[in-house]
Amino acid sequence: MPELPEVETVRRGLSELIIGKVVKAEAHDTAKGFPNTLDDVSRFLLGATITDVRRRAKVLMIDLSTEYSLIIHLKMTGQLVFVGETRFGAGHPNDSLVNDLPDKSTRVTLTFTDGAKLFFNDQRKFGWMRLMPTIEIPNIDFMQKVGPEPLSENFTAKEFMQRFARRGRTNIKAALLDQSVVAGIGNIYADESLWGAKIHPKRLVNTITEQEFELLFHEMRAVMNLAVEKGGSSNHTYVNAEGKKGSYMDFARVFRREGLVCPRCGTTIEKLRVAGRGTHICPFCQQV
DNA sequence: CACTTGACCTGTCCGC
DNA sequence: TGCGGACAGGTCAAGT
Repeated sequence: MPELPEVETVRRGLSELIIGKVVKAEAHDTAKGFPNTLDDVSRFLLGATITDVRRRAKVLMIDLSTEYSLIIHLKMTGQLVFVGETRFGAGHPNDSLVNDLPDKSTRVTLTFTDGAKLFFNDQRKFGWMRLMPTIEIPNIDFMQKVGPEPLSENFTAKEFMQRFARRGRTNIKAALLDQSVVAGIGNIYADESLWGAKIHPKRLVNTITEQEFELLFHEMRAVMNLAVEKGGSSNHTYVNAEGKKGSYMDFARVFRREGLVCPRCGTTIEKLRVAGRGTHICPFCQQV
């Protein structure tokens, strides 16, 4: 899915586009994608004004004037695309992305009183959207166990390292992907961060030194900040709230660059499998 | 508990 | 061109 930078990019876009709008209609396909009843929808969604758009880890929250929220996980291929009254013109690079909605991947459509629409699309159907009381969001399992926000100002290298103590006997990549250790890191930014810190993804957590953790902390934050600045990464299906792709992949140093050269030492980048995920390394910079 | 693996889905790409 | 298999940005529920 979208990882933290992609979800944050969507959040920022939606904040500009939908706060203050009033929900007029809702349509969805299956109970799996949107489990709420029609009664919930009519009481807490229809007629509600959007008051805020928030993010925690990779989860988005759209707060409503009814004190309910739409809570959304995009998983691997989810998109939240806003289409206002002014659509992109024919021939515009994004024309095909937004002028053809809804399409077969559309799971939920919200229509606002001014005619604008918000589409929740999800090709693989892993993602979900549901309506719940805003005050209950912190009580759901995921929120209870999710780790700290990696880009928060008071998050320190020391705390970062301490979070890994529990996962000492697994490899560092699996631990980085564990949302209960640190929130928001996914496959792209795990690989990019480990390359930055010159740590092999198969290294066991309990063999990593304090200095290495400190470097990894700074590299991870630098990578995530750059990715947010670039509007995230678009390998396949990710687009922001306006249907546009992110440009971080233009800056990626190892992810999906197998066969190309390491920008630091010129060694050919390799792809392997770690923690069940495709993993990219420089075999010279990142030794086991 | 911590750790690993497969399941959830659809689409695409690659090799035969 | 068709077909099978591997794989794709993420979590979960099961196993050990």
